[in-house]
Amino acid sequence: MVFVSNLPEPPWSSHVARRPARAPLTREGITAAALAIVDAEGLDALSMRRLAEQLGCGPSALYGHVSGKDELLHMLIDHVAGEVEVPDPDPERWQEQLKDVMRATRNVFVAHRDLAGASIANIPTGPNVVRVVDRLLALLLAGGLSRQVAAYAADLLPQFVTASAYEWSRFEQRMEHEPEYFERLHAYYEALPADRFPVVADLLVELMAPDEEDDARFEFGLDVIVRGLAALAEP
Amino acid sequence: MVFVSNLPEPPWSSHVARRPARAPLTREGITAAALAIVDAEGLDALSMRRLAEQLGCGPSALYGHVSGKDELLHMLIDHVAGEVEVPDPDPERWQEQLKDVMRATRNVFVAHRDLAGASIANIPTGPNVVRVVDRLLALLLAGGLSRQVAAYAADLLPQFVTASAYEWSRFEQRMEHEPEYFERLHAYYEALPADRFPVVADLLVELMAPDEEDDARFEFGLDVIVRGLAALAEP
DNA sequence: ACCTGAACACCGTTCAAGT
DNA sequence: ACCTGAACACCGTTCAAGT
Repeated sequence: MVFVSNLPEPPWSSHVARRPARAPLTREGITAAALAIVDAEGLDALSMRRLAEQLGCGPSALYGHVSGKDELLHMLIDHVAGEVEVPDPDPERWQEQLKDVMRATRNVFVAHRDLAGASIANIPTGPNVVRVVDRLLALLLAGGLSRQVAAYAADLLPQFVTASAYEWSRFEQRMEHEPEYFERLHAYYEALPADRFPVVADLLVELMAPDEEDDARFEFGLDVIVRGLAALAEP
Repeated sequence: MVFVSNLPEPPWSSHVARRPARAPLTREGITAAALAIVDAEGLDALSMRRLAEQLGCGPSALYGHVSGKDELLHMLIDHVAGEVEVPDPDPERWQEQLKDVMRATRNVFVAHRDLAGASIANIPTGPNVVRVVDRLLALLLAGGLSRQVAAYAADLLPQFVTASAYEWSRFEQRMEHEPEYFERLHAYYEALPADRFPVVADLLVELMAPDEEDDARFEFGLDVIVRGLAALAEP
């Protein structure tokens, strides 16, 4: 099959009727290519023009399948939301289940670099995202939370994962292309005048505690929020 | 004084030595002009070129005073952090004090449109921001939190305010230039198939509960986080 | 129906040159 | 020392025209 392209043009082939050998654009193909760019280079590298280049078409061709960059980002978020699994609620251990869902969501986000940035301050509307919210609400109700508390928590929890995943990935990205960033930051805080910022100076070690692979700050926030929700669940 | 500019050129004045009548650029002036743009039109409207236009200079002139757009945004964040007041800690009522600081920070952010977006995923370094962190840490220690818990909380709390303020301002901005946005969102959620998303369908009213001026979702998250922290404060 | 080409109105940043 | 002019390498989006 590969050799065919090296043959001379058959005399009956019309030059006029030739179309590009590339497969026609689809929303799925566009989503996959966009995600590949984000995975390889991060959210900032994703532009309509770069995406078109990757797909071998002109930038304007994309607008036949996607209304604009906003919609493209929504499609990416919904696509990766499909990777998040939410278990059937078990009222006995809803807190651990809740934490596991949050961890799973965080891991899906950080697996796609700083994609979480596209999810900040965007109200979820895609089917996969709504599916996750639905299962999350079921879990919260199983935990004994009131209807309104569960509804508010379904905003707070995704806000927390999204912000945490975004911060983590941004820090990772910074360290990638400037490995001495953490050291510079540490040196800056160490050089702060202790008379003007006494508590910062006193807690320097604790403030600079490095996040390990499991993200201690994320686990802390998760613990605080779940404890707070549990306090509201008690009758 | 004003009439002087209407006089003919004095014969001894050199055309060569004339400089533009505009005041020379300063970091303070640049910060003020940038903030004015954000206040008037939002963070997306702030560009180095637009800012230069506002100041009556070429874009490249800015780079003599500011290393780039990143630093400019840091300067804006630190500038508004100066508007946040943090009281001296009173161990008896540290939880209410903490909430008040968070509310004050939120209000400062939303007073400057979606400026909070510039604070997301950026580690604080400016003097005013560090000052707020210092006072915040003092408050948390006064509440009986351990050193490491206080340090983690000093990350979690600003993350929460920033994300909340950003979401609020973005929603407000969307409603501003598309007043039917909330209705469209409501209609979308109402049209979701109840068999696929049973809990979302069941909690539709609670999920769509509108945020009033005081931002009920923010108050909820604040309550959850402070309860969680208080649970960790107990010995 | 789907795509191309070209254009419009923007970006952040650099750098030689001017005063 | 401070700023201008011009350029470089990009953006998102539109729209007439082509096949």
